[in-house]
Amino acid sequence: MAKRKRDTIEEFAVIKRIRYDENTKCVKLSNMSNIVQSWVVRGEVSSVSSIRLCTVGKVEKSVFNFELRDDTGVIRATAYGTTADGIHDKLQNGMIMQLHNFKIKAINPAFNSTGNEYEIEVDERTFIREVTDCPTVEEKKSLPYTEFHDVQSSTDTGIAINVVGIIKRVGDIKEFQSKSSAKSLKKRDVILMDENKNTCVVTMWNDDAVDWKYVPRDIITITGAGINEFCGFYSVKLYRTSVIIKDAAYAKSVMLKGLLDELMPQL
DNA sequence: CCCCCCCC
Repeated sequence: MAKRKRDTIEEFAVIKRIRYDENTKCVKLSNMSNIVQSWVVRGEVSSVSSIRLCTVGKVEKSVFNFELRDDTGVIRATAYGTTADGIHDKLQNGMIMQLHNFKIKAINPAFNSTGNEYEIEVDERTFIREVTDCPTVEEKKSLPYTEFHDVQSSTDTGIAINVVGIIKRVGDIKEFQSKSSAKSLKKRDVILMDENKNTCVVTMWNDDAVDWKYVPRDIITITGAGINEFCGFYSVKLYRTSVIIKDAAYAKSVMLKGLLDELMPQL
């Protein structure tokens, strides 16, 4: 089949070069939040958030985030409204998706932990389709991970991070009253271990705590997590937008899986 | 266009 120009697949790293590229179809370099691309990207779905409601003006609409990875990196995408409702249940980790006609905008590091400078906005004009006959991702650039010893010495708790580790221990649910809102809160602490046997506490709240389904020796990657500080002790916490991925396709998760018996012998 | 807060 003859390859049309518009079917050229752009690597995610290319998106970074938009602001320097005189020949792209980008029209507004000064307003990165509203560039309509005629480009096409393709990537493997690596993280899908749950769907949630947001209020824009007086209208309530669905929104969720997902991430795609290709050989060159990772990009986060956000889908809204009926588009979000239409595609959310179809997206599964491992699927290769191709996107046409998306917008890009500069990321906010408080919400975006992919390491990319830009992210994708999916709107009603965006085409998304699964591609089945294509090469698998050869990871040259992964997610940026925050090492557990760096969690302990964090200086900026307002940045979204990614962590990966082996579950060492799963705590029980603890329930108490919120002082500020008189709400009943539930939390669950889980201890993760890395390849150096450093550990880190990860705190799950409410539904994430109640619906917890992972067990010791599972390898989980958490995208878009936060850092919590209490009396000089730092831990990882989950946000509503954070995603837990068991046995992620990323190299570090695969590496930990290979070291599992050595790091945490089966009883 | 949306999320980041909940406790010791």
